[in-house]
Amino acid sequence: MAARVAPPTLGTVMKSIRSRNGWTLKEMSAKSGIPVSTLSKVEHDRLTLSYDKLQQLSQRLSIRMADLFAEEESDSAPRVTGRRSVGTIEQAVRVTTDNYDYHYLCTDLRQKRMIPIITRIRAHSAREFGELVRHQGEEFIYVLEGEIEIHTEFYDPVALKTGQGIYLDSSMGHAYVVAEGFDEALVLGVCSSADEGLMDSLMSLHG
Amino acid sequence: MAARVAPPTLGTVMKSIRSRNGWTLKEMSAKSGIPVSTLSKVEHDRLTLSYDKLQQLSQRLSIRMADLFAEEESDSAPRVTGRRSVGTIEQAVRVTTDNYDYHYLCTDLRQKRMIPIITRIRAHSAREFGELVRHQGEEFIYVLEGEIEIHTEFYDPVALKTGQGIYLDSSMGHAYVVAEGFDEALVLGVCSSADEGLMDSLMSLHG
DNA sequence: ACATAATGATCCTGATTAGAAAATTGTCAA
DNA sequence: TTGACAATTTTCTAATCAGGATCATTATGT
Repeated sequence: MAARVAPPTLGTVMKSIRSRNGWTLKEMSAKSGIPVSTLSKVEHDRLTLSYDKLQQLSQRLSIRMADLFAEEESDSAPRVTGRRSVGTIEQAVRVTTDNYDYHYLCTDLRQKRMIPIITRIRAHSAREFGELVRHQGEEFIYVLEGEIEIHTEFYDPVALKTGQGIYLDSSMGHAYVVAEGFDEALVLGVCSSADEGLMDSLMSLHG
Repeated sequence: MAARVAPPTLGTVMKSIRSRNGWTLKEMSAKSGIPVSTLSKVEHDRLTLSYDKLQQLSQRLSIRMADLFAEEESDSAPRVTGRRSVGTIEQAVRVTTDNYDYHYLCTDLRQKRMIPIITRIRAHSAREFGELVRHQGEEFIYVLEGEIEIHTEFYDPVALKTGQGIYLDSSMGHAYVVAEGFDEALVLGVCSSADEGLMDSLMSLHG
């Protein structure tokens, strides 16, 4: 009956952590202080780890304990299994603010963990932009057209050309403005929505 | 005097859990399926437990993993507030499979809620692609170059031109292939990483 | 051909697990 | 107080496994 997904082993989890970070066994070994041979054996489920090694791993790699045990979230997971939604800018939900033109994609799909938004940027300077924006979660921005400058609370401004992206904690104040020499810029953004009600907060925040 | 926060051992934690519930070793043994003698030794720090036993304990006693490792709770929120990572395809971590060339962006940033990946698609048909891919979480795909066809488990194939996107539950079998008339296609994908164990499944599935 | 990465095969020391036996503790009646 | 007596806990013993080192092998990329 229930779709019992393969019970994730420690090896599976470890391997995914490693490849997600693009580490080789050697690198992971150096970071964690656990020999390559042991890591290899763990990833192949020929070995598991005991308390002290798990703790060591958690600390040295900055991994939460709960992440090493892929315990199923149980609740907090709606677990619908077959949703799909095509999104085009033409049929997007459009929201206009002083600095941005938002085009929310796939709005017919509710309860998404991520919110894809195509945004046209108009502001040309931090001054023109005004107050930095901040909200819950994280966001990834990818430049589709033009060139932009990212202003944040804790870093110097950084420029992004077409084809480049940036990932940041949305709780850090941030502002995207068009770079010099460009009239406008178009970016694709994806916001994590883990904490709910953000579609609304986003809209009201910038609204 | 220094802030000596007693380094709680597994034994300490276990003992406190047991006495808090007023269990005897025998009762705890019955509930957990771990012999009395072992529990005794653990409580006296003459022994620790390994992965499987810890998991067993966590499940049978309904204890959260984080509670067994007395790691400072800080309310499940590591909440770093000012992370930022610029990602370009040149400095991306590259992973090649039969059907895709993955370019993982921003891999220097760990513990992300989302994983941005630029992917070059090579397969030209579902047949050529092989088994549909499925993994935990959700994903959003945006076509940067070329045109693609999305094959899924529960829907008819759908075509996506440059500039269009699709959002889907990754647990539903899916495959992206290059549309007729195109040699290759480039897409930007973002995977929710809430549950993890996905990069690996992606890689091993195609690997 | 060369370097890097991943895996496998040994081998070895020490730690873990579990079952049975010993020691401890507590309770109650004479 | 003392002697059963049972419940609880600790120690003992043996088999298994974790954890590390080293060498050989196979890909993969330069």
